[in-house]
Amino acid sequence: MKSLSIKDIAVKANVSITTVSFIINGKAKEKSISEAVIEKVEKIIAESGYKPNQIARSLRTGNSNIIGLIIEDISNSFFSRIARLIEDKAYKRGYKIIYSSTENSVDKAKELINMFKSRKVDAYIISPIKGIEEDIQMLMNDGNPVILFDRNLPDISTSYVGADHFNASYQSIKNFIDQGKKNIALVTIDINVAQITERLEGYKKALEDSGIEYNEDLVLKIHFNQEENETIAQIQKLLQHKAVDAVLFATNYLAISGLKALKQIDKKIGDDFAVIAYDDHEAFELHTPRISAIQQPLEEIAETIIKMILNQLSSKAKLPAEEVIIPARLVLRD
Amino acid sequence: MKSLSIKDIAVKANVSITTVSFIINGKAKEKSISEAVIEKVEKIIAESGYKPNQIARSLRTGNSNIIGLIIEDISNSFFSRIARLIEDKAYKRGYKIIYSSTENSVDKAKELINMFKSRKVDAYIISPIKGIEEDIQMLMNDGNPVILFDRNLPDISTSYVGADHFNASYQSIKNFIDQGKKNIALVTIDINVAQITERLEGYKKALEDSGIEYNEDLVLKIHFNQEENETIAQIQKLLQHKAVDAVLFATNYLAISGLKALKQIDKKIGDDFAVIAYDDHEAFELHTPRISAIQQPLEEIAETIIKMILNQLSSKAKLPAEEVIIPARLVLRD
DNA sequence: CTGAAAGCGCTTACAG
DNA sequence: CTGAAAGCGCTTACAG
Repeated sequence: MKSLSIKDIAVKANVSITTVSFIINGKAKEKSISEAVIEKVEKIIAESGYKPNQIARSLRTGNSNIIGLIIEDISNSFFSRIARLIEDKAYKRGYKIIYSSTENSVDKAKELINMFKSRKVDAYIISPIKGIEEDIQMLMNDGNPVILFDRNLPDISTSYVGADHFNASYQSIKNFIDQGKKNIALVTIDINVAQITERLEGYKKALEDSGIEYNEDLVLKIHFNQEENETIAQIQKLLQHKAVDAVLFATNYLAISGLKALKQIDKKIGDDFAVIAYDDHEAFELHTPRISAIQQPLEEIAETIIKMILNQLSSKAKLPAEEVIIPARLVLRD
Repeated sequence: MKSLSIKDIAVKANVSITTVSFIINGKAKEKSISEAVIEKVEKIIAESGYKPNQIARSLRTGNSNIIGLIIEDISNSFFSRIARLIEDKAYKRGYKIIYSSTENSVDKAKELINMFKSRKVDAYIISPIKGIEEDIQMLMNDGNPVILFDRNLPDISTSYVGADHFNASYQSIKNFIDQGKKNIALVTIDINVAQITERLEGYKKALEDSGIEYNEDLVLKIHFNQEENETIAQIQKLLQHKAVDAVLFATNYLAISGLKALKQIDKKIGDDFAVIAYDDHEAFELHTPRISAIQQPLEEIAETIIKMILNQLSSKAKLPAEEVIIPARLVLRD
């Protein structure tokens, strides 16, 4: 079944499509269409249930009112929660979101960028990976608003919104030290991206500032894509071997593996052994004992991203890149 | 900066845009374009990085290669995991996903359907709510493929994919009974949708088949939108008052509230008190003791949805509605 | 106060 | 073997 076009409405109302278009786009007053005509046309539109074809509109105007969201994995709760907030805020401003997951693949990420490009999305929100700098630069050269989040790419100058990973990590370690911990371990992953390396830097700096020597044996770098069982085994080895009295897990899934590891070797969290997880998780509140965690301010991150996008969208001139670093919050439990 | 159009390529190659179009769309052979021309054009396309404008293509052909996904809330892990799987499978077949969350609002759901309609999405995947039957019926009348999942709408005849909630619930209660439980409670929500009421029906039937009388006092219907604290308090009241020796939680977030409730009143899960949660959650594996759960086969659900969509998309004729009910799995822990 | 016409970037039936 | 032209459904500069 064919849907109605602006022409059908024009014929029914006995006016030109120009007039209908003006009315649909709220330019009736400005174009001084008579009240009578406006009413007649609006009535017909309402009765017929006519909806303008956005595809045609996009082709003509050059914008789609769609924002492309490129993330690592929508099923990761950090991203799905951000996606939800972004969707919500964008929706209120008349924008829709089209998303895709990169699965940490450079090829897929490049493909997605091309795909979004050919779909003429109005703006890009990207949680990037190394290796797509050139593609992003091209996007910006073409005048597209681009906001990176979660992870930054140091080699290009892009607008960026993210949490202050360095400080959050620093504060967590400081907290351990203030509790009198001496052998503080870090369990992290072996990928070389800023949001992860900053957590290591914060760890190192906090130790240094307290006069504790950095001990490489206390830092476990888990291989990014390995089986969870392997991860659990490595964590157990770390915790059994040493007089470790505190651990910072650099991601929430590492913390979850870590908690499983502890359970298996029956090592208890308590006065003589403390744990903090980077990025909160529902399981932490429920765990016995409850697990302390660093919370990224998702709401604020999403709001900042959307604000920057809208700013760039509404200014004809190209805005300079802007970096917003938002403090993360250490939530101590039990 | 303007991006290249098919015309630019045609001019550069010194051929007509018709020829370029045929080559782009793999119809060169069929239209018997000479090898020399094909090579020349392909070279120019590759060098220039030209990507066809999908908007123009959509306007012309009437399809967008976009599938609209309408769900309750992308940040709910059940939906985000399904979304991930659907995205993946759709992507491999050349389709993109555009999603939006309804937040259980009828108005928003209707708005989303209209929005997707005006964007000319090729197909709809919807986790519906009551009150949008008419809108969905119209979609189908217009010849759009529509697949409902998770929840069905009994009043219209639509293709549907979902887990066998009745049986999963039935098996869980049977399992309690086989363990010798006598006072089995059900904590559910008060919304009147099939996927929830079926869980209650399964509960009732299992009791009946075992000759246990149904006791209304053991069924707690939580108000859908209330504060979690209120929920926790109600669960505590249920569990303190009665000789309850087993509980089935009808959703995973109810189970999480329930576990918090138990923790506060220090009621232990063990030989004399058993718990099962509907829909698994990472926290359950980690909990002490580990919590048994019903797992919906997400992979299978996603795969079935995509298969049905592609079937409908590739058949010119309207296919009859098809319902696929997939067994859920009870995972017993500890 | 209103309309005829060009054009956005494609695809495709038709013609040669 | 290849191209001119119509048309998808809009918006908007221009004209009256």
